[in-house]
Amino acid sequence: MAQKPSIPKGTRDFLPFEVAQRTYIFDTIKEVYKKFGFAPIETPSFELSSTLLGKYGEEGDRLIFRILNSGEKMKKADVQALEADNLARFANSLAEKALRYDLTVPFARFVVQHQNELSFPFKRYQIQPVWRADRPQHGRYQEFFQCDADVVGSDSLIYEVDFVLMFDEVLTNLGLPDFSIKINNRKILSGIAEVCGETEKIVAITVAIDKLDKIGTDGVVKELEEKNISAEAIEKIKPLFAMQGSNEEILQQMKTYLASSTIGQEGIAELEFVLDQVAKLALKRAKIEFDVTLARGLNYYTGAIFEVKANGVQMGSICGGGRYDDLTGLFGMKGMSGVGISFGADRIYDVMNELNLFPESLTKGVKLLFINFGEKEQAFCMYVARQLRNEGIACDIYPSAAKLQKQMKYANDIRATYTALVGETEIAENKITLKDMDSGEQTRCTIEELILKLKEE
RNA sequence: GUGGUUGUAGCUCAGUUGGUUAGAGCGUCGGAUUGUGGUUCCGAAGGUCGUCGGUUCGAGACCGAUCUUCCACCCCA
Repeated sequence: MAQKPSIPKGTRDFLPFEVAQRTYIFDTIKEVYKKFGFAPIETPSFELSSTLLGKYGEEGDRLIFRILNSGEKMKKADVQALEADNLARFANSLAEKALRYDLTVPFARFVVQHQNELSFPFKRYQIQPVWRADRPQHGRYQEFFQCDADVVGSDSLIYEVDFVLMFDEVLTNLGLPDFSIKINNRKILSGIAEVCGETEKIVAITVAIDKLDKIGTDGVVKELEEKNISAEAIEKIKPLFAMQGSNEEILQQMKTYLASSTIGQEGIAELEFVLDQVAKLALKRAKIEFDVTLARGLNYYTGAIFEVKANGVQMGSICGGGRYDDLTGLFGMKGMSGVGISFGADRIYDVMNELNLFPESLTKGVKLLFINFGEKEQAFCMYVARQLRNEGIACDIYPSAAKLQKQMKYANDIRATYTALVGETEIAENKITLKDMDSGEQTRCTIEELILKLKEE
């Protein structure tokens, strides 16, 4: 064999059984999305660089895959920028297109571009791959699927409630035994910054306190100090680390804590509404947790922030989401509030694999494999197969009269439920011998009986 | 982008302080067994030791670069 072929880092091939398992996840998500009134759209896998750059912060730009200009466009390279050591500008002149980094920003572009063709509130779902030039790690790939659902054109909180119900329903349907939906509100985080007197440093503060469960109180304090947060402010932040109890109890404590902040109070009111409604409507299996330290999410979240974690497995968040009041504003369309969620299908896949949650039936092969005994028999089998397929029954014929052992082994490998043995005797009787590949039982039956039996299952 | 780690047959891995022809299990293929698979037995094929360069009489082993794997940061699904 020559040089072994390979694929780029952070990418994967999927075998048929894996595709079946992934399809099962996608279908489960789609079913719930449709049920809640979302319609599918698709956008191109690459966008103009200008659409994506600057939308995810500095870190985000670094992780966007760029597509090198080709042909005559190469001449557009801004050599002056290179000489002036302006690498960012030089890079932009080399690559006018880039692979999409998520589905939300392209969706905002889509809404602005098609605003006259849409009715608002517009509810769409979108299941497509995205690409990030990140270092691969456990549950982290360079190419992965996001399954988004968003609503734009309404600031109603009933959508926040719906999204919580959707997280719950999808993951319950997939059979995840234990998972938590964490919820917070950007306005509460703004309130905290305000109460501390460090309004401008909200990002630094939230990024630091988000790491609480990872690096502990001391770690967070250290990071806050490094980010030049005043000692008084840190003293004000500290009580947040100790906050414990039920969602209601934390809510009450936060009400007091944020008493002096209008925006903070607003956040509390929004969150209280969502928690209250969710409690009334009842979740199937999810736990919902108000987590003051939850600050994940892109720079554009302005209201609710969601994150879902599978408990009992070592895996980052499997879903995320939140409200963004001005995403379409970036493309020149003001006053269009949006809220949405995303399922990380690849991580959910890894979790389900680890917990063995995939139904056995997903990896079943054809219903029936005809064993090939020779030319005449093959012709007869093709005739029977034609009738089975007309009835929607998946079947296949072994392509040559190979040794029986080999054919049976093939039937095992492709996980055929049955094999059909058709030799001279069977043809003479216009019947087939049907063998159950699990039990080994054999029965002789007519074609009509065969169709009836296989359709039943 | 920073720091560490990994790479030997299709897969999982041995391979001594640098020394002749690089091994095992599983899988694959053939046979025992030309109308019966998952078991068993016998046999065979399969490797420029990730790649390129260096040190050495001699490199799978040592050094450098690069790619890849996994992990911790950054960030995130």
